[in-house]
Amino acid sequence: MKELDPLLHSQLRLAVMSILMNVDEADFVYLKEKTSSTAGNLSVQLDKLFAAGYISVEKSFVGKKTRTLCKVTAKGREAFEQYVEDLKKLLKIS
Amino acid sequence: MKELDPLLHSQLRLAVMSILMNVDEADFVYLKEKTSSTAGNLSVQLDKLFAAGYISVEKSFVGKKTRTLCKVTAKGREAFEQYVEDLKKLLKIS
DNA sequence: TAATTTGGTTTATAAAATAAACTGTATTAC
DNA sequence: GTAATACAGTTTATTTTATAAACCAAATTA
Repeated sequence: MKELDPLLHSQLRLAVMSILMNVDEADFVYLKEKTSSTAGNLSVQLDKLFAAGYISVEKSFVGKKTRTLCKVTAKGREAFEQYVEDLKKLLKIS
Repeated sequence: MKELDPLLHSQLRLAVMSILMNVDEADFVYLKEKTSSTAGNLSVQLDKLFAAGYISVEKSFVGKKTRTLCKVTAKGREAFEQYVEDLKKLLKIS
């Protein structure tokens, strides 16, 4: 049986990736609202996605406020698509 | 964002449920082989699925050997289908 | 009859997810 | 002007989960 990518098989990380797959760029605040997660949890999970090379994270200032912008990378996109494939197979949705 | 049923959002439990959805009855040994899990892990996860009322577990003797037969219950079937729906929405598979 | 296999369960450990507490800057209220 | 609140996060601690390791009883094989 095919292993599901453990990095993606997490509620919050999967939700984040799903958003980024469709939106192509989103900031911390937006992701937090959309996923209704806590800031702490989101911060940790974004770090993990970043460490895996699945997303890019860019911190900038908008006026005087910090802004954390996330984008899915090519590697992340590929991993997500593979995950969906694996899941379909597992669930026999195909 | 819809919460994914945490009882099903686990690699091994999901695999077990997926098998039971298609096979309708399977014993411990079969599930162990199909999922390539360890006996300990499988035992624990089957307990959880049973405790949730998602599967029925029947222990019997075949000759002199014990046999643990699992079936998905109506509740389990429903939960699984709901989970797949939720996942599709989350992944925007449609 | 001693060692191994089968079919598991129980307990211990490792890894995750989540929450709580904290930081620094900015804004608002008095 | 300064005390209090809010914003945008990060870090650390706690809880929950998953997994692995150790164990058990009965049966089989050497």
